[in-house]
Amino acid sequence: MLKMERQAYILHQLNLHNKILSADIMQQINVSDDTIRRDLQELAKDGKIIKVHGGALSPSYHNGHHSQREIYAYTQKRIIAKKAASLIKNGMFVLTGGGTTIIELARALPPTLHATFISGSIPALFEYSNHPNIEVIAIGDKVAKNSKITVGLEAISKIKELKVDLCFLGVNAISLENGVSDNDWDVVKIKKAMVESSRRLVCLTISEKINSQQPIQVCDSKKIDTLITELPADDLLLQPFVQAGITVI
Amino acid sequence: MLKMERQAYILHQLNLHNKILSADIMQQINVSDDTIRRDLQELAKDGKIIKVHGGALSPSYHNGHHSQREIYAYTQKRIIAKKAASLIKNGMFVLTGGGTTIIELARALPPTLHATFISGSIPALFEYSNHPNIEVIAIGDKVAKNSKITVGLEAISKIKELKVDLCFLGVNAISLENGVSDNDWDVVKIKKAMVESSRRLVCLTISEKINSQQPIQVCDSKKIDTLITELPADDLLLQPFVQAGITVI
DNA sequence: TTTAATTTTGCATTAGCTTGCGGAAATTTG
DNA sequence: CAAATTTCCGCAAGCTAATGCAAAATTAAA
Repeated sequence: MLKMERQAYILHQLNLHNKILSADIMQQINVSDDTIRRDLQELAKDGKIIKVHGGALSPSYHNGHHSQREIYAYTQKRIIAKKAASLIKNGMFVLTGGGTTIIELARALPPTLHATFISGSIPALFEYSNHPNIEVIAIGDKVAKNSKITVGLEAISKIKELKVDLCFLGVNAISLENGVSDNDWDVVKIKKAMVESSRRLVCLTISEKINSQQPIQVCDSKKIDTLITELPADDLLLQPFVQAGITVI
Repeated sequence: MLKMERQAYILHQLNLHNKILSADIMQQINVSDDTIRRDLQELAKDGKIIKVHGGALSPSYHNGHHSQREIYAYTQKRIIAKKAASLIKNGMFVLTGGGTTIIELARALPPTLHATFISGSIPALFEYSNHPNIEVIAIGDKVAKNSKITVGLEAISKIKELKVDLCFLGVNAISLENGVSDNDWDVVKIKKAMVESSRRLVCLTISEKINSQQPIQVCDSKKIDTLITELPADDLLLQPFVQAGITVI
């Protein structure tokens, strides 16, 4: 990875998260702490970042501009995103839905990852297309106003043509008995198609939504291969899922 | 392999991957590192690439990633966007391409506007989907890395199914003799389809690009219905277009 | 076609950049 | 205060860049 790329990545991450830890970056792009520190030093000299002990802050963060980091349960979703990102290997085909957790996943993808991402979520596509090395395929159709994902027969038929390695689904409600459920008819139809078109289904959710239910079912819990929450895998809340044979991370 | 061929290859690789390593290219086309370095130097002198230690980056890489407010000729593009927005009436179906000018158009849309926007540009779709009242339809396909629009047969065939009221095209080069032209094969194919699928073609460009030409033609100037630049319609530079029967705003 | 002029290429050498490491100093945290 | 991190400093290794020069290739002219 070139120096400039690395610095671009650092700035990008800083724009997204308003703060970064040297240790995080160091791990994500696999270079020594000194290198990162030198990068931060250079960027700080140009006033592009504010260097602090252990990492850096976005200048806009300090300058009053409180950018909208108003995502609900932001910290938890970042943890989930990091866990999810670790499942993706080079060369994989990955199908993803939308939602804030998926966006965090998109932002947490290591810049060295070479994979193909397929999605109908406009914000997710936007994030993916900012990544230097991933191939992006957009599922076209009418964009649903609230969820900002494409919905409709076109989209469904496109998804059905696929058979991808991994499918990441940010879920609104999940329980062992009722599986994954949601409250938007069009979105559920899309999600159903996604579940069918993937070899491995990974559900992402904050623990708060565990054991909840919504009116329309997306899929049975038998379909779930992996469940990711912000909790450690041995948390009591998750044991029923472990016992049901779901890989819990 | 000729020098020009080699440089074309380098540019092509850069368009595909947004970055290249001198060492890679050197191996791929079997010439010495010096030769590659000299090529990079020349290309960098013309501003076609950004040379860095160890290789080169695409100029779009630097412009597109961060520093979103550093759009080239930002003020002029805002003027263009406002003029363009005034053409759109409630209930219209509008097809748009990508590029910074189109993004500004998306941001300049009055919040009360009720219309349907169709696009394959990920950033444009992102902006459209943030608008409270417009319907958004996404053209799906593989997303081109540099331009961030969907390209491919899928996208083209979807566009060909349409017949919209208005088509906004941000153009890279335009002249009366050569019409609209561009330098990316895939993008040109998409733009051609867009031109064919619209009743009225509106070209947006900063005046700097008037009377310039790129290798691949999108359409003849006869196809252009309206031309929007940041200049007033009576500017001398624009008179040839007025005389050719094009509505100039 | 042959010859001369010009450009381009490859090599050797020297110079410069970037990175990671060890150890000492500084900072944070409990 | 003490332990754990983080930072700073200098240095060596490994690449990458620049320069001058001769060989090779291309172009222009005879």
